[in-house]
Amino acid sequence: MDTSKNISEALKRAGYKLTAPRKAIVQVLEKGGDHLSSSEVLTLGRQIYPLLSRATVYRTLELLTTLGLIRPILLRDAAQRYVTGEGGHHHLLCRECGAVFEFERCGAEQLAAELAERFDFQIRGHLLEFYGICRNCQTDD
Amino acid sequence: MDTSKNISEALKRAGYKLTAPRKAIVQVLEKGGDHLSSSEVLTLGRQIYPLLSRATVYRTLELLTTLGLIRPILLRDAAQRYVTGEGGHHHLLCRECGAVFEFERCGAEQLAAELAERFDFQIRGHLLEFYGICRNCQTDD
DNA sequence: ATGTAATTGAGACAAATTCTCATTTCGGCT
DNA sequence: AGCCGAAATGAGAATTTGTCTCAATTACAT
Ligand SMILES: [Zn+2]
Ligand SMILES: [Zn+2]
Ligand SMILES: [Zn+2]
Ligand SMILES: [Zn+2]
Repeated sequence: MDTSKNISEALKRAGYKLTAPRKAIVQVLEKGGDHLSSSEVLTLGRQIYPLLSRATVYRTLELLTTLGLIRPILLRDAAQRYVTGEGGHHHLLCRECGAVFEFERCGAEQLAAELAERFDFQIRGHLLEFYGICRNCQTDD
Repeated sequence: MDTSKNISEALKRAGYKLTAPRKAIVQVLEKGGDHLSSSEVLTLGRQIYPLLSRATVYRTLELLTTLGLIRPILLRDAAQRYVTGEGGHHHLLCRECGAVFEFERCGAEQLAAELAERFDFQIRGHLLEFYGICRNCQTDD
């Protein structure tokens, strides 16, 4: 598991420069929690490093994604959002109101192992999302 | 399971008009396969119904999503993409090259039932994506 | 055939993302 | 400590994606 503070180190380990803009972005991702959009990262990042440019945010988020240090997820709005960490991430997503519920265990380990062998694929993380109707939206049709 | 041709019927059954633009869009989704983006649906749809407007594509994709006849997924690029069907959808996604592999079985039924009860949530479908490095990208680092 | 509410197209608008390029910065190497 | 080259950045233009408005059209029940 690559948690929290390891993002910066993983960046350096992979041979990328540890610049001030990148540090700010990483710090935002670490403290800011999950489900941040690009523009939220930009806004929060500028509180740390005011010069921070939008292009740099996009470039860095893409880099971190390619390195597997963060992962894009799909919520209700148009913006791409990201979560940190390498393990699994799990949602219940209401298709009516967009509410998001999280759960922890999903038991995909065995399936992951099977698929890794079958496709010769190194699995680093996963996203499991269930779609449907939440408690509230079931009543007020 | 709501497969192929049933999309039109499900639309009618739900009380929506079966218009020419909608027919074109449904036809594109049925024949065009999965992972189509909004703009791809627009381009392909205009080959069937040239007047087709972008707004109508967005409106129809949203409608079909709300009805659970299609579902948005997240691939490598910025655009929202859609798949058809109600059940589960399963990917292996290479974080290097963006390659997508599909698999069929995932055994999430039991988990779905547990979550449905625990959260009082009506589950209609799910997306399971594994992220990692595909066979090709393991070699040419 | 008629009436009516649902649907549409067109384009303005807004938001999200990508691109370009001149300038700056990191980090290895004296 | 200072130099260098490659990597990274900022600024803003350009593009792409998604939303909204409204007058005109259309499906469908009657
Ligand atoms: Zn989450
Ligand atoms: Zn499944
Ligand atoms: Zn797929
Ligand atoms: Zn690959």
